Amino acid sequence: MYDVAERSGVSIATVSRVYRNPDSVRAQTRDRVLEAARALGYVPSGNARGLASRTTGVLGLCFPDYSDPDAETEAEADDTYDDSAVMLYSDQIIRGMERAARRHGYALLIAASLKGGPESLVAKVAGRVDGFAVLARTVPTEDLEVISRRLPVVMLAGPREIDHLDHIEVANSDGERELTRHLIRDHGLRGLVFVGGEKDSPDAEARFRGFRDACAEAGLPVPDEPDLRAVMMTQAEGERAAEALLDRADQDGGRPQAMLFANDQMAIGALHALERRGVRVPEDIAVAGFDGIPLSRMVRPALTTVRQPIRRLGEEAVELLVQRLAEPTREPVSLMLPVSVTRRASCGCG
Amino acid sequence: MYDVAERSGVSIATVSRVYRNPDSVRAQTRDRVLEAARALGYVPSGNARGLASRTTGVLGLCFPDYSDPDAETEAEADDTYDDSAVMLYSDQIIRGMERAARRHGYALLIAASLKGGPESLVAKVAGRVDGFAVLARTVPTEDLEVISRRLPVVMLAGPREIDHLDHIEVANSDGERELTRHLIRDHGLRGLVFVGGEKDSPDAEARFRGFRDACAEAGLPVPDEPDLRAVMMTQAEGERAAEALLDRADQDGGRPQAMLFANDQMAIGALHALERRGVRVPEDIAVAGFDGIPLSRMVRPALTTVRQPIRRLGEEAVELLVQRLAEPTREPVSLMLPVSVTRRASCGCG
DNA sequence: GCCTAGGGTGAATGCGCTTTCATGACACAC
DNA sequence: GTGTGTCATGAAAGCGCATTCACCCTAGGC
Repeated sequence: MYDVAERSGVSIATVSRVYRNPDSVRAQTRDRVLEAARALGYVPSGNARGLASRTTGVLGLCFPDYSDPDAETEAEADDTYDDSAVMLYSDQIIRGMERAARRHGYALLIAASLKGGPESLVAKVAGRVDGFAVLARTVPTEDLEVISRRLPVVMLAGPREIDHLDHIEVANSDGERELTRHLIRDHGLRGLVFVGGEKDSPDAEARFRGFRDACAEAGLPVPDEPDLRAVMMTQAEGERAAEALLDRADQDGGRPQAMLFANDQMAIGALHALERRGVRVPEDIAVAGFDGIPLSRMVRPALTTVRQPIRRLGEEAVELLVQRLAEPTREPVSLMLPVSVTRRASCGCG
Repeated sequence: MYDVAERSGVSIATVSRVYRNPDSVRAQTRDRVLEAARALGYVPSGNARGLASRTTGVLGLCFPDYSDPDAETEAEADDTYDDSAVMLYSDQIIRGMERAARRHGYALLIAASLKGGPESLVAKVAGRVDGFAVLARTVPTEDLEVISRRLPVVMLAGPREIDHLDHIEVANSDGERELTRHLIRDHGLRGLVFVGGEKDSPDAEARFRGFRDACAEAGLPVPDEPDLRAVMMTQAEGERAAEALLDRADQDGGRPQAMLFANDQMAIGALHALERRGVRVPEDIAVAGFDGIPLSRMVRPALTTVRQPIRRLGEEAVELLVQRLAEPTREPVSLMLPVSVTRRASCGCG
């Protein structure tokens, strides 16, 4: 910048103005500066700019690191590669945030939490953005506590761990209840089983609660626990779960009339397993998922599911950040995004 | 930081060392500093750090802004929403880069080029990262010329516009040639038609060249132009293209034996159109795409395609950046990533 | 003729950190 | 006792920019 100033015979203040506020500089001067900048290959330092102006024009996103980055190459080579739900999930959030951020003139800095570093990730992101979003269970609550004192943080999908933070969640419980109601009421199904996730997955648990509520409403037996729990909730686990439930049914004598899964990945796996076993969907058994991932529409039969506005989650996160940036003192906001039951062939609709 | 230093009775230099090089500080001092930092809610400024150390720990990605961010909400609500190829494409690159960047301890800054701003995007990204990747046709060549004098830039997918830059492309032409050969040689198909993209899409053009080469090899008529050109190469365009080709065939009398599309999205659209028209795939006609997107495996019949290592593109980009950061003076590298023909049901295999 | 207003520009300060370089405090060997 | 390292720390000089304030110049009003 000093070089540019010298070459064009102005002061650095003027060079700065050319970039920050072009109209305040005479056109002739401006052109001279711009030309010098080009000749010198001048690239304004975002760091210096950020330091001086105390704002970066960047928003951040921290998401969990479920997948092992080193397993990458292997998976890539495999045609039956199973895109995990988490992966699709963060992709969509990234896209949502990126879009919304762009609309507001922000760039997006993304980083998956590396479990290794002490606070490496958060520190790196937090120090470099005007505000950021955190996926549930990504950053230790105590760190968030500290950071949120300095800049806006919004928590995504999951319980609100810190009261004074903005927070967005999805109506998991409502959605699953609605879906279950549909199966019971509109299709007259009775023997319902639910495949959930681990206990510490807030989403999966909320969905199970919705399932239970609907069962209770309908006067059906109310389970204390999901019939099965999956760990990563992958397609492969869904296949195994479906087979396990079928095996169990063969022993018990009574095959369930509907299998509900805590996410679409598992439900799609189940579809495969059922096809192999010669069990027809939806004639012999209904299947439903949760999430509304693109694949759910492509499989045959198309999967009945609950569409979750994941991308909107990302977009709303940005909106909240932008709003808080504009008005730092306003009350913390907690949004719950609505979901919608998508009825397709796998439950007997469409 | 000054506050932390004061509160813990040390100098700012020591506070800095606690974060940069913890071992060089006595454990007792370190603990005092860390405690003070926690009490004060201290978050190191990435900007200041970057300014002083002349390195950010962030890599960047600029990708094109094909989709209109404001059309978002509408599209989201539509169950038949057509994920465009471009969208999936950039998602995968982002993921690839993110993974690789993480492995090397970098975060990732992403920004789609906003056509509006003068150089807003690039300037924003370029000034904030240690190096970055650019998708073809995203940033004006002249800007790249300037920026690349200051920091490492790698060009992705597309012709190498600037000689001294690192560059990665995908063997589009080889892949399509291989695929076409397969159809001609292994399935004995003859009447082949090709649906391409616009002339200024380097990928689509390269694929068409591969198609032509294979036709020439086999002694078949060699077309000068694709039989049809799509603009955005979406699924909807694929449907229309298939119908147009069918209509044309009805007039000519001779239906083609195989339809090749410049990407999977169009091929999948074609599958739908053919099904509607009662044309059986692959019995009546073979269909093939290009890209190897996840959907290509899910559709029925499963789509024969050329798998493109998009994610690897992102990963390799990061590798190249990291290498150049380590050794700035080394010769520019130009990689061509291999692709592989994936034979599935839509050509008569599997 | 002088005075004023305002647009265009420069000098100087500080943003919060990293990084020499210098200093002090010891421990050890001579 | 003096010399020679070593380790822990402090002082101070930037890093590249935004921004305030003061200044100059010109045009306009009287």
